[in-house]
Amino acid sequence: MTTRAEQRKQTESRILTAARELFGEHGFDRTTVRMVATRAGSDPGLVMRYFGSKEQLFAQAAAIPTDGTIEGTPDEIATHLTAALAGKLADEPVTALAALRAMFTHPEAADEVRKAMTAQQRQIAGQLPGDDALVRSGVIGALTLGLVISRHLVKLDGLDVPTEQLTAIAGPLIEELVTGSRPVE
Amino acid sequence: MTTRAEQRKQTESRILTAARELFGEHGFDRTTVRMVATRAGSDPGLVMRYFGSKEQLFAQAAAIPTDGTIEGTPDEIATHLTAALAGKLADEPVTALAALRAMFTHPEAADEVRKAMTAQQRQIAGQLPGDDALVRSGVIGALTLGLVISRHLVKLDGLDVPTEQLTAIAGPLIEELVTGSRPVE
DNA sequence: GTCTATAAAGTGATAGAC
DNA sequence: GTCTATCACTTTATAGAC
Repeated sequence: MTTRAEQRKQTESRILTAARELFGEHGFDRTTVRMVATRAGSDPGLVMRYFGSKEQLFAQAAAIPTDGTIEGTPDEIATHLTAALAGKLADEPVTALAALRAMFTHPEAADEVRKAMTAQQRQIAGQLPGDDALVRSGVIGALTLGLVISRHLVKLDGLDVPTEQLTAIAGPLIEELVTGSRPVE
Repeated sequence: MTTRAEQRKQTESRILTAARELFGEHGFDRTTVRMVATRAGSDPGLVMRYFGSKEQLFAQAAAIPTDGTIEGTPDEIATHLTAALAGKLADEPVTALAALRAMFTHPEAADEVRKAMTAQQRQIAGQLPGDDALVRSGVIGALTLGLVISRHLVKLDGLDVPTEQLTAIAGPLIEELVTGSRPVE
């Protein structure tokens, strides 16, 4: 048996899932409340009633999942970062894609992404050697962002290969950025 | 003295410039014909009359400037690519920003970007050694894209440093990707 | 040639019927 | 508690006055 509270929670959850998918597919502006309601098997009025506004629905749908703090020796950090990259490349990070796609037109989404990236960037830079640790850490973030966008959003055909092949190429780059070493000539 | 044809050309040019700036700042959906007309010191009706539709205006405003063909030894290619990156990082590429910002929500803009990136990626991969030349070439594109987006669009604070400092870090990475060499352990 | 007025369509949000 | 009907607004695009 389903109580009314349970019923409501299920509907709310279906709406949130539908919102995540649609915001990720079409961005903020092109996703309408009507579309979300239809995919969730509900109606626009209920979506508004539950979430208050389209903005608030987006805020709940597009929260950026943080990677957690990363600690250890530079080598351990490099390994950890490469593993995190592998995870982002393997399966489409539905909820993060919503924020990524929206960030370029939705100022609040941009702040969200910037905040998340900056936090991790600083946290990592603090454990790296060299004067330009913050810059190198930023380049790691840019490389990660570029790979995720190119693979999942732009769908660049050259990157449509097994995850292992990508990490085999990107891993050494990250390691190099972490340690600050130069490659052999 | 200004003939009518000249007058028209000037107005058309002002509209195009305004469109480039606004599409770059706010993306496709959030840029209205009204905004473009206002910034160009004209009116919406004239914009429509000259360009036919908002779509066609965008198509003309957001054309991707191609880098031209790159040839030579791997070393020369790396140098060329690093120089091209430096150019994109130095001053905001206004017209490309329009396409970049719009690509995530505007399917046609996405095609435009994918087409431009794929073409260059293939052209370069053909001159690189190794089985995975196409993938490495794609990673170069992803790295470039990530850096441009992080610096100009996300405005990640760690990347707000002189261009030379960025190319000093990214240059070796590109070189490594071009040659397919591994860094020293 | 240039600009004003308006049409047609779609949006987020709301009020109220069931 | 759920959904239908509608409001108020903004958008692109057009028709016609100057």
